[in-house]
Amino acid sequence: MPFQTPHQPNLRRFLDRLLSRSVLSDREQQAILDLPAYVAQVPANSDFVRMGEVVDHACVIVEGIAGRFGQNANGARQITALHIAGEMADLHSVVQPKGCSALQALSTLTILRVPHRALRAAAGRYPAVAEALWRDSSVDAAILSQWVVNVGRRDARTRIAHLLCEMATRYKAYRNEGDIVFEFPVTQAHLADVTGLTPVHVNRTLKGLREAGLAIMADRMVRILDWEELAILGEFEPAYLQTDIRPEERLRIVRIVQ
Amino acid sequence: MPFQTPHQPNLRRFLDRLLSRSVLSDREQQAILDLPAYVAQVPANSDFVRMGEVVDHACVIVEGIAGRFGQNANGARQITALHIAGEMADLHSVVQPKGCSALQALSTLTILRVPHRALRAAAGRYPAVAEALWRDSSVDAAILSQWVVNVGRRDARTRIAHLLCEMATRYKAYRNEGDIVFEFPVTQAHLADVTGLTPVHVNRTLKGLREAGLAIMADRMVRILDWEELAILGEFEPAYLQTDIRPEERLRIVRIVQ
DNA sequence: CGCCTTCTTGAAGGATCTCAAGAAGGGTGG
DNA sequence: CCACCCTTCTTGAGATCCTTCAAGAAGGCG
Repeated sequence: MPFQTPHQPNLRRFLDRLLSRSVLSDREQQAILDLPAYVAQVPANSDFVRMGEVVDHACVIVEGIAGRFGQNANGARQITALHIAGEMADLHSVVQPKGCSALQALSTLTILRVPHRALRAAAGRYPAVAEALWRDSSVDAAILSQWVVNVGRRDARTRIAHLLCEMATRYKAYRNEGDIVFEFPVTQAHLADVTGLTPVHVNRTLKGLREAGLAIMADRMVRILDWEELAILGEFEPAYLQTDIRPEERLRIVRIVQ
Repeated sequence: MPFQTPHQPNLRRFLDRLLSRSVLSDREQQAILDLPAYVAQVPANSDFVRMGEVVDHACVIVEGIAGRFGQNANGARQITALHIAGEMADLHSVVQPKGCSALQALSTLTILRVPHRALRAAAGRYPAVAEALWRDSSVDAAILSQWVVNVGRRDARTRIAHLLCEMATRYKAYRNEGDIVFEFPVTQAHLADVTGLTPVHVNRTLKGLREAGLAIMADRMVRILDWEELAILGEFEPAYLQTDIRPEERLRIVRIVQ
């Protein structure tokens, strides 16, 4: 049963994400932290937002990983976005509540459901909050744009290398015994749905990366053995992710009214 | 030489586009129409926004068609968005002025450069304007999302059929002697860059569609002979484009203050 | 222990690519 | 007005990356 509590610790992570790119006043920050939110658990492989459904809340991922699914007429699935802890998986639903794709838990998932009404009230009251949300959703769009290039113009090896570099960056993966390691609880079949390949070919490609000493994916973990080489192979240039924005580069359009 | 004039007629089209999905008061509408704008002509095949450039204005397409380009390491190009008359090609630059892709004229282009400062002032003063802009840019993202599915999970025929249906819908193509006709001034090589195929294969695929009596692309025009069949083949479901939103379904989050 | 999901590998087939060359069309300068 | 060039379109033939089909191995969970 969902329950309502003060969720600052979980919303804090979402707020930090916004603050990494946008400037918000104390009041505006508090408005985010004060959003009502209902915790929910979602078992792996089950939809928590259905296709075509009109939703009245947005979902912050607290733990686990979620995928946005499109589909072709044969039932072949394509994942059009991955969302990890701290991200709001359907931020655009705030301005466009009727979705045309489904959200599914790829691993066991903990989410925070935040009512649109509250988000909209915060965005309406504080234009800078609206701006920060828009900015955040434009990063999602930039990722999507990269994925089009990835799927459209890169071969299997490069595609997967690019994805691993992207996810390492998004997860802020740390160095461990010289390697870059992060938890990535998806199956090879999921990877296939992200990269537009077949699970069989993903398997062979991962084998290739492993044998080349570049990266290993096993036990729900990715271990990148040679970041330099993998990034070159994957043609990875992280600017689009807008991580590492220095404080003075963070943006704010709206005049500050404290 | 660019010059500054009252550009209401050109901005009117952009405003109409916003109004097809969002509700704006008279004042807010006027704020859009009053935006300063500099007309510019761009010759075909030349960039008007370069990759990595920090821009201080956004571009409304007045006439012609523009493409957003990504690239892989071999120099193979991938178009990640097409923008047609009435659209703002780099709306997201308002919140994210440093782009990671280039905008190029695919045909001779007339654009309106709208300074960010003015757009931001309008968005800051009228939250509903910010909301409408965000909503519009979320349609761009929805298109991008469809393109990932297109390129990732559909074969060449289906990809091109889908694209033709999408563009017909975006252009609001009309029936003419039983066919659906619209001007689409791009080359087969451009189509290849959109669909992640080679120009040679695009050529063969168009031939297939022509011989099947579904669609003809020639002389910078597309003629769809059998919309029903093409839409089925292309797995086209237009909801994501958010055209044909009935007036009572148009959205507004922010309270109206006239 | 047994089942189910996930991973792994082999072999054959096919969609798309690459390379190549010619045809068609539009613009420009002599 | 014609010749020429350049872009775009068209078609053929062989190569290749990825898919499909199939089956077994490995691992987690009741």
